[in-house]
Amino acid sequence: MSTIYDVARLAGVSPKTVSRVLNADGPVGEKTREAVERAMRDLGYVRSNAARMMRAQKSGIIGLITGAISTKNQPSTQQGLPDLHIVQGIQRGLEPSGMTVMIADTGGRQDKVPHLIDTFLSHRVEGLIYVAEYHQAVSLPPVPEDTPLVLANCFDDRGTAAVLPDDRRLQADLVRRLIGAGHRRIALLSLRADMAAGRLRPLGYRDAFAEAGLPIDARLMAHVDFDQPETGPQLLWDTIDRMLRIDAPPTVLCCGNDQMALMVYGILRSMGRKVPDEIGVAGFDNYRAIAETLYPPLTTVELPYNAMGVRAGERLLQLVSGEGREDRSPTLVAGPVHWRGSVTELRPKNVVSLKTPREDLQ
Amino acid sequence: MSTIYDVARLAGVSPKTVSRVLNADGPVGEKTREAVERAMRDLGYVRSNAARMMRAQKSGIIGLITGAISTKNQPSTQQGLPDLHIVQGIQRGLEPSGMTVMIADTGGRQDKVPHLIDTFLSHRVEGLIYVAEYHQAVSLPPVPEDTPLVLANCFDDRGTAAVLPDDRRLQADLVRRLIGAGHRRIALLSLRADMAAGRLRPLGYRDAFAEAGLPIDARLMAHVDFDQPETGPQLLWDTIDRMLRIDAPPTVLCCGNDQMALMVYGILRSMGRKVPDEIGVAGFDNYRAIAETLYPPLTTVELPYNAMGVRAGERLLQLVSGEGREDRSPTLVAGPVHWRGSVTELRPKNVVSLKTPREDLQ
DNA sequence: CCCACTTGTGACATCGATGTCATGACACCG
DNA sequence: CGGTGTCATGACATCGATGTCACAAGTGGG
Repeated sequence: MSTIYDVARLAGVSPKTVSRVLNADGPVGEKTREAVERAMRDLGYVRSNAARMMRAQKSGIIGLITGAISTKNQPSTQQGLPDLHIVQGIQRGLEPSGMTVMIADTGGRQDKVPHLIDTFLSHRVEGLIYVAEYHQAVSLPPVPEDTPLVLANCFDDRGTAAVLPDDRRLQADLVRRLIGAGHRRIALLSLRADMAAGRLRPLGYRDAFAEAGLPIDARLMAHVDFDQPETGPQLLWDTIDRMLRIDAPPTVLCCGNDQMALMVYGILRSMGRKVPDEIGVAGFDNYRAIAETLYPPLTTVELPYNAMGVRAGERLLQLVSGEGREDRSPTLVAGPVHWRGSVTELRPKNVVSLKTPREDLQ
Repeated sequence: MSTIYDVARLAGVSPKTVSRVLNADGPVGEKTREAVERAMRDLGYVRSNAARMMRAQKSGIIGLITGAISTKNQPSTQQGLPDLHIVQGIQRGLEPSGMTVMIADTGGRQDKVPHLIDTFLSHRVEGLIYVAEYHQAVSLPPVPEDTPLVLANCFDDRGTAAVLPDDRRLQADLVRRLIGAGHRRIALLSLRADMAAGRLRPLGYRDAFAEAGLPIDARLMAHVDFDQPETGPQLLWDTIDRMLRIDAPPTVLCCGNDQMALMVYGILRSMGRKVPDEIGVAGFDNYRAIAETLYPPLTTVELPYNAMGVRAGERLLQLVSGEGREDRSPTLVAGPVHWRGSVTELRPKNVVSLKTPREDLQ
């Protein structure tokens, strides 16, 4: 591959002049510029980033570590592709800065992370982002102080900058909307309690009920480890079956995510219950491949992975520029409720109660 | 960030000696080595890749261009995540070489590809891989001869090395298995004919029928543009409805992909037809989030994206090392049939006919 | 005891782009 | 016409790691 020296020789000028043409530095004569440009074209010259970085002491590279790409094969609690959307968002958030994003994949093995960080450091990245596949606590090896780090979809106990989904508020928004539609007996089929989402969302559920002044029935709340290949479906069936036998059975099942909702559709069908006429189903994530394809389409709340990515990118840029280094609070992000055919409106949509929830008390 | 010069000064040796410790080049005295290693630890030294590359004239980087990360938002014909699995496979295929994989995303805009290629070239990548989101023809801007390029899930008319799914054979394998299970009236709901998969798979279907010596009924073959948000579901309904009214209606519906199968499940349910007892359904892709979660689980054929990635990585390594540069034929990859509950065995599984298809003729 | 050899180490040049400083050719002002 | 700028260009040093060569000290064989 050719260098500025080759270009310079062909154009009959000095390397420095070529550099000036490349960077629009100092002044260059019209004819000289043309000669240089022609030489560059003829040689197919492409500037070497290595040499450039070395001089400039700036790489213009942001390192992104994720398991997004590898982990999609094992059945996992979130078989969606949240981290992928986060990565996409990060790219969008970083785009205006002109930084190149280098993505490294853990290959699903957490123990590769230190090595990946080292690789990135050896490329002198100007910042690092770590993306987790679901909302969780993590513990990364230490990173040099002068290389800013942002955690996306995860947090640690060292106060590292983090961008997180506002699970609590999202669940509250969804339940509030269900209450607004006239539902009172709302079942919550949560994810495992050892997951952040499994703990935070029930809180949001309670928030919405408290706000509406409605009582909570603990029999309608359960954690279901639904994606265990053997026991999962059975467990889900039993849980739903139990809830439906209660004297005042639920009119809606709120699922821990859209994939659970897909499974619930199958179970309800086997039970002979019609969705949404006999019972409503709501999801979580707005995993469109499922939510929009199901019949009836799934009411769900959007976990705004994309927006989270954008925020993470922006926050990193801030840190790189030296701002906000002392801000240790996580950035919380929420998304809209998507109201589709899987839940009936027990009362007309535009009732006043939507705006003043207290009205629902009667 | 510190350099070998800093390390050398702290350890009281020359930079060259530090380099020797780093690379296990020439001999280094025991005590000297220890002093250097301690100095490196104390300074948190990380070797600069830029400087190293410059000297070595080798980057150890493979550039990967894909839309995998950005395009997952728009509803697309393949809402699965094929390209992602390909990327994952590529990483696995390249792992043994120790190359660093740099992933760049087109952001869904094809016009960004030339710029991405330039960025990669400026990083002096040793090879490039382009991954398309579905089997298709592409036309990339020219790449310098000394930088090998491999196309994954796509091909061009310049004879660039390519790795492709063997759609024809996969469809044939699936249909052969269905015939083996005793099915004779097999409907094929193909993808759009302007897609490679939409053209190749019907050929495979015909192959299997021809092999078994069975006649083809053109009324059972259709292309369905099922994922148009408005017209798609209706079109699919009408097509199925028409086929079911034929004098000898199909006993299995072969869908263009697993997502279409998901939609077909909903349609058959609405029509009051039970799967698999009254009619079977088969998919394509083995998109596990759907195939394994559906009830009954979906019989489908695996489009081995992961394996394609591995092959693409391996083929690139070959080209990088200078071998096989004249081989212009595409590498075809196929995967297994996954037999699940969505299709009944009309006859016992182990009949001789499976091994000698001709026996089926009666 | 000397020479050939190994071991351990450092001086210096090099990779390609670019920042700093110097130089020559004009132009313009008083 | 001399002095002060501006324009266009080049020589040279620099970034950090490493290849080449040199060199001193020790080692062993004849």
